Amino acid sequence: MSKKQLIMESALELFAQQGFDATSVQQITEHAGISKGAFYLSFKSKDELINGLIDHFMLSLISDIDHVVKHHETDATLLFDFYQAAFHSFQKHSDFAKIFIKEQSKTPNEELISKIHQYDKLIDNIILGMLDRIYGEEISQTRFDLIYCVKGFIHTYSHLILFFNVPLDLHTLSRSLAEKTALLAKHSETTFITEELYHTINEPFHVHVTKEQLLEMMEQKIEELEDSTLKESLDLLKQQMIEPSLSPAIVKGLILNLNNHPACKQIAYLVQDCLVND
Amino acid sequence: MSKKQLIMESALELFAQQGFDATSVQQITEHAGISKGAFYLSFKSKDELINGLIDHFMLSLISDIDHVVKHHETDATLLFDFYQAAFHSFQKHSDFAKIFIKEQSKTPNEELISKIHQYDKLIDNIILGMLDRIYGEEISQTRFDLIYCVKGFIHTYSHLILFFNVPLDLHTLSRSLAEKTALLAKHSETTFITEELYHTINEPFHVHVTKEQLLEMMEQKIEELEDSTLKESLDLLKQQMIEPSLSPAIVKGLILNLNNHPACKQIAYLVQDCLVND
DNA sequence: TATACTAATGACTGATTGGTCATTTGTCAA
DNA sequence: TTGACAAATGACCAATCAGTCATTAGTATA
Repeated sequence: MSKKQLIMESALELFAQQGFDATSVQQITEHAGISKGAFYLSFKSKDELINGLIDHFMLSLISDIDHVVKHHETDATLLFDFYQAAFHSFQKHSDFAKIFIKEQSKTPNEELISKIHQYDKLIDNIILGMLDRIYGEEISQTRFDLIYCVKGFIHTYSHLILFFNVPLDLHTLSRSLAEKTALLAKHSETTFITEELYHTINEPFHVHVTKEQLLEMMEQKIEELEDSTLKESLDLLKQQMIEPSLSPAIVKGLILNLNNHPACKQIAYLVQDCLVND
Repeated sequence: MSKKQLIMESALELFAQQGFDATSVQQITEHAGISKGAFYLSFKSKDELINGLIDHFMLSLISDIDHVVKHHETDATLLFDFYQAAFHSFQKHSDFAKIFIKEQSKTPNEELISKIHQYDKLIDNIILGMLDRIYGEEISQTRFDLIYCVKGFIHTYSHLILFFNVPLDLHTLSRSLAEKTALLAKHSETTFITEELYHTINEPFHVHVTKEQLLEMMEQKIEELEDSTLKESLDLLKQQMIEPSLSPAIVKGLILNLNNHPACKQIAYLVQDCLVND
C-alpha cells in the first residue's frame, strides 16, 4: 500500500468519527504511524487530502450507480437495482458516506462546495436518465420533482444505515423504495420544480441574464399572460428598466404584484435583481 | 433587546455562514459590537451558546408544527398545512435552519448530538400522530416508513429553500408534497421499518425542561415583551405554576393569548406541557 | 461630592493548529 | 568503509483559539 493510500485510509476513519475540522494532521499521522513531515511529502496540504477523498468516493459511487443504470436490460427491476446499488455503495464506503452526509455544505472552501455541487449534478443526471427511460412522457410534468424525491429517500434511509448499528435488510429497503418511487411516478401530478426552476438552481453561478435578455423575457411573458394587472405591471416595470421614472415604492409594489402569481415569480426575481442593483 | 439576544442573533448569522467551529467568539463579539469579556457575562461558554440556539430553534419549529397538527379541525387539509407550517418555520428562521441542516451530526460534543436526536424524536412523534389521525388503521404496516418519507421530502426541499437564492412558491410545494404523502399513505404496501426496528433505533426519551428553567424563561420573556396582555398572561401563568389557583378554562385562555403572538408560541407550548401534565 | 456597586473591557494565558525545515536515518553503489 | 542521495523526522513557527481577570467606566444612592 502506498503512503498516500495509507494516509487516506487513516484520515478517512478519523474524519468519519470527528469531522474535518476536529481532526488534526497530527492525529492522522499518529494514527497512520508516520511523522508529520511525511504527511506533507504526500499531500501539499490538509485541503488537498480532503479534496482527494471526496473525489475518490464520489467517483466510486457515481460509477457504481451509473453502471447499473446504463447496463440494465429490462426496465422492470431497474429502480430496485438502482437503490440496491446506491445503498451497497454507501455501505461499502461507509466512512466516506458518513463524511459526505455530515459535512454536506461546509463553507470554508469555495472550491469544495463547487466540487460537491458538480457531483450532485452528475447524480441528478443519472437519476433523471433512469426515470425518463422507465417512464418516458408519462412523467413529463414531474420528472424534476421525482429526482428530489429519490434523493430524499436515499438521504433519510442512508442516515439509518450509517449511523445506527443495526442489521438492515437492504433488499427489502430497495424493494420498498422502488415501490414508492413507482407510485409517485405514476400518480403524482403536481409540478413544483419546473424545468425553468431546475435550471436556475443548477447554474446559479453562470446565469447572468443581461438587461436585454430580461426585457425580451418580459415582452414574451406579457403576451403569454391574460391577467391585465400582471400585464400592466410588467409593462410599467419594462419601461422603468429602460428609463427610470417611477418612485421606489411603486416599483416595489409592481414587483409584489408579480410575486403574487406563481407563473411570474421567476421573472419578478430577475426584475428585482436588475432594478435594485442599478 | 437583551444582551443575550443580541449575542444570539449575531452568532446565528455567522454560524449560518461559516459553521460553528469556523466562527470564533472574537468574531461574534465584534459583530455584536461588544467586548469579548461581555460575551462571557451572558454565556458560560461557546458551547452553552450553541446549545441555547439549538433549543430556541427546535422548540420554535416543534411548537409551530405541533400547533398546526393539534388545532386542526378537518383532516382534509392537514397534510398541506403541516408542510406549509414546516417550510414557513424554516424560512422564518432560515439562519437557524441552515445551521441545523449543515451541522447535523457533526461535533464531538456528545451532549449536543443527543439533544438533536431527542428533538428529532419529538418531530417523529408529531408526524406519526398526524398520519395516524388522518389514515388510522389504513397505514398500520407502513406508518414508520411514512415518517421517514415525510422527513426525506422536507429535507431535500428545505435544501432548495435555504441554499439557493431563488423565489419559491411554498404553497405549491406544500400542495405537491401533501399529494405525494397521500399517495404513499394510500397505496404503499411494503414494510421496511417495522415497529421493532423503529423502537430499536429510537430509545425512549424526553426533552425535559425543568419547572425552574421554564419559570426563568418566562421571567425573561416578561421583561422583553411590550404588550401588556401578554405580560399579564405570562405573569398569571407563572403564578399558576408556582401555586395553582386558577380554573382550567382561565389557564387555557391565557395560553391561547400567548399562542396568538408568534414570539410567545414556543413558551406557550412548554407552559401547556407543564400545566397539563401536572 | 463621595461611596458603593455593577457592567464592561481587552490584554493576557495556555493550548492547539497547519505547515516548515534543518537534521537524522536508511540504502545504495563504489 | 565510505560517500551520495533520498526518505523520514519532529522541534519549531506564526497564527488562532476559548476562556480569564485585573482594571476601568458608568450609574445610582447617600
